[in-house]
Amino acid sequence: MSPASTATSPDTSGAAGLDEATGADVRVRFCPSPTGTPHVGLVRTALFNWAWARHCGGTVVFRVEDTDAARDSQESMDAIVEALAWVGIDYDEGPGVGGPHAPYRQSERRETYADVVVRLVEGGYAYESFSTPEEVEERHRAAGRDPQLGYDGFDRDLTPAQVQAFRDQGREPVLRVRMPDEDVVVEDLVRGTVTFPAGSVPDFVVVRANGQPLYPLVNPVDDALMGITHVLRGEDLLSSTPRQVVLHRAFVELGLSRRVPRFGHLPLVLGEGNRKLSKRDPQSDLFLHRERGLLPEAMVNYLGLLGWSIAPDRDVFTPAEMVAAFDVRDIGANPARWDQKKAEAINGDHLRMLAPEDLLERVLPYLRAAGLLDGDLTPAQRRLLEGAVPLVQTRMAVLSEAPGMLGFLLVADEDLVVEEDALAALRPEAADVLDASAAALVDLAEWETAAVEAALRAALVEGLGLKAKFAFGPLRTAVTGRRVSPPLFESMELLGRESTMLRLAALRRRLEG
RNA sequence: GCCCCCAUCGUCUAGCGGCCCAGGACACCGCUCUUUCACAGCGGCAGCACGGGUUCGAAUCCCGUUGGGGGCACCA
Repeated sequence: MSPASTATSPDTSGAAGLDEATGADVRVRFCPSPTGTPHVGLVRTALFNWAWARHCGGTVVFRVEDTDAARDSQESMDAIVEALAWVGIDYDEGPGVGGPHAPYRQSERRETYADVVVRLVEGGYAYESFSTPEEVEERHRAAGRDPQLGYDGFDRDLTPAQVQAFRDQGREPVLRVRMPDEDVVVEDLVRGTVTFPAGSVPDFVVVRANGQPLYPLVNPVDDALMGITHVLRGEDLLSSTPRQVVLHRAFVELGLSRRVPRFGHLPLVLGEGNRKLSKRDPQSDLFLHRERGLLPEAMVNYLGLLGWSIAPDRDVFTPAEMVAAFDVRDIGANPARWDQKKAEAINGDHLRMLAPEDLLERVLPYLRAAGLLDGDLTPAQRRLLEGAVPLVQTRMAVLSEAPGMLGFLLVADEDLVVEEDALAALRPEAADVLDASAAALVDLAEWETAAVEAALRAALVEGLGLKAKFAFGPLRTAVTGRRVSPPLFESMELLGRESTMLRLAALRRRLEG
């Protein structure tokens, strides 16, 4: 029996027993490869790992899988670091922070992999394989098997003479790991027992002919060497688990690690249609959501809802609450679809939970991006926003709505844009309303909300006999340029008498012309 | 083709054999509040994929069917 197939005890499948890590012994990792912009799926995986470790008081390891020089980039790496910081996922070991298992970039760990490879070969867990894909396929055909079957194990037990013969032909072998001849059973934390039948997973390549170690090797090697106890990752990796488990068993037998980590495969996040949320899908782009104005804590909340729930009758929670309640065993197994509406509703709830001063700060970048602010706030601007932000707090779902809601307070009177639909909604009596309002307001003794409202009600509702609904519409349009705005009288108070009068007059002129 | 996973309202989910002729949230539709829009409150619509078992009893367990998804590289 081959060494790789001696480890048949169910316990080495990653199942528990006395050896299961708990509490502060828990070590998780997230290990993105730095290609492209941060994906919400990546962030959710990181989040679940982080929540579990933090819940247990364990350790979070950040490792970079940058073994593919052609696709990896520093910009992407920076973006991932920024993304994690933005959502508040911190880590205890990793690039930039160091740790007992440094380095944490796979590109700097080549010697480690080379050492492990030698031991795998010496231990009989891996062997040199000379077959080309064409030869494998040809053999399947010749034997009347499905040519798509995958590697057939042809080189498993080559004699030294056969090996020499291949070398004499100038062929360079890849290294393959020998899969056991029994079923591989995995006790998945979210899916329960998963059985991969013997023979269904071909011996797989771990080192290229040119000597480069491949992901199927380096990923479990690092997990083993870094003492990872729990591997939470996407379901798309479930079918690669038997290979990793077999490797982990070998590492244990070789004395490289103490145990096989436990695996938990998170349900996929789906996009529109039914497909896995792909990098092409704009909803997969974390930073697009940030631009749209999702709060990081709302992002954490919503992502947490995708496959997990905090309580039967509750779905709004803070990151700290998530950490306190999180348990891997509560993760659901069915795929979840990204629902923008729900994400924004959750965001609205978080927006409302913010202290007004906090919301004000969060809104500033969006006002700047819209060109409404330039550099630091002037005292006047700050006063305006302190008055206005509380008024719009219940009116926003995402921060990018702020410029539209608050813009009228920040632009010069002559720059106010009156939107088409607001203009179109004006009724014939609008001119009279503006005249009567101006008359009522010019000499108003005290310019504050209640007084403004009282004066206008007297002039319009009682004076002109209009319903409030129709009386105040034209004023809103004149003052804010929109049909929808913060409360009118408060807005007027904030704007001040002078601007208000100018804007009423401007719209009046426009109606004549 | 082969292997694996999944299956409760449109969507995310609660449910781990009796508390369920199935609960919450988003969305949608009404109503209340109201100067617009929101917020808030109240009410409504809407689901256990199908077929067999097991059991006194099944959304919950088992098998099958169907449907959906993922994976099958000298990419990660």
